[in-house]
Amino acid sequence: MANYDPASFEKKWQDEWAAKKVNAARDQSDKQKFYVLDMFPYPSGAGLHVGHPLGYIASDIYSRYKRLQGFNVLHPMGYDAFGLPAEQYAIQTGQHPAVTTKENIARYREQLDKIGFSFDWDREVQTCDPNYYKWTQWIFLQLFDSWYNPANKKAEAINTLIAQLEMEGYKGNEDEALTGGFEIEIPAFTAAEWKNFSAAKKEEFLLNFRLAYLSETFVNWCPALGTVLANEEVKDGVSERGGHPVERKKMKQWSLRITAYSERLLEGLERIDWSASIKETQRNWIGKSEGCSIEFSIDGSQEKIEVFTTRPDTIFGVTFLTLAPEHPLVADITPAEHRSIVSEYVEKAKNRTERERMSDVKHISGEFTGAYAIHPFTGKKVPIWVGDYVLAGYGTGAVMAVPGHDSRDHAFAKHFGIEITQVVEGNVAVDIQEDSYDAKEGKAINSDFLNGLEVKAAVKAAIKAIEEKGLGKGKTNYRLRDAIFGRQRYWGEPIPVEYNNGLPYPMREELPLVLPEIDKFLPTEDGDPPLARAKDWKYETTTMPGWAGSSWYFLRYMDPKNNTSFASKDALNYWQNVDLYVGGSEHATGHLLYARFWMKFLYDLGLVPVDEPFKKLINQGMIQGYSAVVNKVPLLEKYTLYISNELAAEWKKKDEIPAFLQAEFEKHGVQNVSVNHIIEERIDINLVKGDYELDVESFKHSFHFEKGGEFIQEGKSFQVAREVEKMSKRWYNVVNPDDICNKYGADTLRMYEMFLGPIEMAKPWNTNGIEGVYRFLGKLWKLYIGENGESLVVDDAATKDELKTLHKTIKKVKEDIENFSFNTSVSTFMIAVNELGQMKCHKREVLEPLSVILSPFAPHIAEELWSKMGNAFSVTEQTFPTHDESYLVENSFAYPISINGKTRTTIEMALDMNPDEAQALIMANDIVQKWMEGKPLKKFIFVKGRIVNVVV
RNA sequence: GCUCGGGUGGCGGAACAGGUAGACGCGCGGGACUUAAAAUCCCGUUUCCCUAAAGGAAGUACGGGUUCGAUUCCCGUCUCGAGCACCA
Repeated sequence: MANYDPASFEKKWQDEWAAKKVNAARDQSDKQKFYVLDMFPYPSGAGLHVGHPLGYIASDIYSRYKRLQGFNVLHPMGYDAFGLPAEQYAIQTGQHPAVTTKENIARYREQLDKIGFSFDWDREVQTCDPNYYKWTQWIFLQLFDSWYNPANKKAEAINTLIAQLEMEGYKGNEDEALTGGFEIEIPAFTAAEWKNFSAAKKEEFLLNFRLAYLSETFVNWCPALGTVLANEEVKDGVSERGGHPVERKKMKQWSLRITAYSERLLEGLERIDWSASIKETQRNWIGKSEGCSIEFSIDGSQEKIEVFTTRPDTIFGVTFLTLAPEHPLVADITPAEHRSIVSEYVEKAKNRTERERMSDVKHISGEFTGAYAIHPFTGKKVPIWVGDYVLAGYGTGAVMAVPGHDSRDHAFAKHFGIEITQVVEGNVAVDIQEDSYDAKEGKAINSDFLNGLEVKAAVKAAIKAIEEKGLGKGKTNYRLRDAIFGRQRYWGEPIPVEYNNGLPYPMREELPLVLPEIDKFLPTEDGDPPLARAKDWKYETTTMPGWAGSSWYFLRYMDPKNNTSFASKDALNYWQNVDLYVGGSEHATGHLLYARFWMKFLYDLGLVPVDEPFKKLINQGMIQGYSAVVNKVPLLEKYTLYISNELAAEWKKKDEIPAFLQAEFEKHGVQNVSVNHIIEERIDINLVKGDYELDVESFKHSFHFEKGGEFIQEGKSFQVAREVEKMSKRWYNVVNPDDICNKYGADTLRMYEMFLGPIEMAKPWNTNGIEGVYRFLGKLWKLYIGENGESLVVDDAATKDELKTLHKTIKKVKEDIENFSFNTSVSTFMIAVNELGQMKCHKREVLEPLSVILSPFAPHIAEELWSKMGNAFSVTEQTFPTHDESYLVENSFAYPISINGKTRTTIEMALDMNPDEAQALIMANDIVQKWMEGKPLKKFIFVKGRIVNVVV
């Protein structure tokens, strides 16, 4: 066992750490706390691939570093265990999702253990565990029992709303003290009337305010998956998972009133250290726009049309109004002679699926209603149109069209020949008839009292005038919609609610409401969700969505076994929130938004001490697969021809069969083939040698190979193409971390994943450099251990150079960890080992601290060497050394000397030399003299410790 | 279309704060050890010119600018990626 052999000790130390609980966080501690969290995984049947641990390794390094710095570190792991895949599998096989989930978790655990993570497994949580989801249900009931009080800008018990209603009644939509400006279609009533309402009627009213509420809403219904989907689970009109079509359907649904928190979710972003891009994504998703509402009266009608606009300054540019086809007033205002054509259009537009409407943006359609509105300032008649470019669900479903300054209105006006007027003038002259001028810069023109005002001032002046005339008022709109909180599925948290006359009430029994056993994991014959199959089930039959359990799990880790509350006050006050959260950016508008929402809600109720769950967020980039692709031409009733990539690529590029290939085709009697006959087949990446060479023999024995197939290649080897794409079983490009651990050991895997590049960058998995990391660990080993396994470490005093190497390494590694620049710290270790190897350094004074600073990255080898030096367990419990600047001070520096900005030579000079002395020395130099070519010195630039520039 | 990031050798990527561009690793070339191979070690490796060596020129997507000096700052163009997208 002389050479580095990770297999001989990695398991030993993993067991030792687990047995001695070196990773356990302390509940009580005088130490400062530090909470490092990974986004917990959904345990899929495929197991972990090398992409998953990327973030875990980074957070593990940070956790171990913080422990060495003397912090009490909480670094837990668990499983987001409810979810669709286990259930789909259950439907196909009859296997209970709890069983597959358990198996998958066991597999994940085994894989995670192999990599040597310092998780505190005593705190593991699984969202499908009744002891856990009891509290998910409990939080849901708190949401049900609360409303958002706009006056106090926070959630409160619903009783405070009831108290207000008993005192003052409800003033209808205008009652912003209660509604906060949200539209609720319930007429006003007095306090006395409220008191006389039946219990059911009161309950029905309160549902409009509860933060968890039941309502009839349009949902994204996915027939193929048999469930509704959240907005962020729908991309381009199809489901994100599986790509099934999604329809708009009206259903009774549980929702959470996240919209009440729009403003606070936006504001909170200012106080957290997340990447700019995630913050931007959340801001877009919340979609705040400030503007105002304006009422237009209709010529010859009592009805009024309310529009929302962010550009009230362009009010004088309004030349028509457009209503969404779904707008309730369309039918009322359309005069008889236009009715048939308008209603025909409306029907057609309504029946277009969401998908068509979204993907077919270029096609302009609309219809004139025949009705006119009155311009509130000019009194002119403006035509009212219907158009499907206006969305029913945003604002009021009606727009005041300003074709001069809104490109969509412009396109519509141009298409139908409606008048276009310019009311804002920018710096550049534009032909407003050709293109709209959308920029929010310039001065108002043709706009009566607004003339001459800059856009910003004009907006303010317009809102003021509109409010004074009683036409409308300043208003803020958000794009964010309430979150639908129910799935027509089995494998999720039951919603602890029972019904009385169709109205929901919290269940009376004690939580948890345990998921019942059912005979089949399918909807009933009546189309009810699977839970309706359960015996004597009197509760809600939908279950909670996947994100329920993940919206608060980070709190449970603080006190995972508590039976009397979701976490104790002491634990919550000590741990507060997550200091460092590491995970993928794909959760930007889902989990990361919902978790913030729940945290703010719990904060409002005084249940947690802070209102943001994750102080700092690092997004690890995806590790992509490096798929191997063979080109083949299947010949009907004949064999398949495999074509080496250099030929196929040329063929595809020129759309012309390369001469060599043509000759081969003739040999095989192949005629009439075109580029379109080439099929690109993904094959197992293990069948490729190096980057591009197909291992033909192995390939012939694999299931990919079609019998009788022949290979055509021009060069020595048969080439495949490579494609960078998602790592996935279906592309045969998955690399399993176990295989890497078995071959090179966990430490090599850990360091190699970090060495690949900056943590947040996406990159394809490529093992090309892994040998280098393995060799580095081998060289490190040799500093400590001799050929016969004996320790080489000696107690002699280290030399100045050795100490310099050590201390600059400590300094750089510390800086790099704190900047999450793990790739450069791996380089730094390599440089240190190279230098110490050159110096043949075996000094304890150097090697002991080196093993400590390496231990966050490569804990197994660090522990092994630590122990081989005769030290007591454990390296993980040491203190991260501080570097001593005095070892790093230089007293001279090889100054690069530039002449006119080009480096010509270097001259070694003392660092304390002053510019005048330096100048004298430099000007005397032969090379400098040569380059000056006798020209006079114009300027002499001397930057201490950096550079000298001689200008002639 | 809008917003935000990127573009550096054959490859992954370094370069703190405007100061020696290409650290570290891979790959490749050469050498040592070995009967041989593996492993290990040493030397070289941006491109071009010249070359025994020395030396020189160009060079961080492209074109301009600021500066004694620009991968870094500013303006314009191209391009790749991500997010948003009839959101009024």
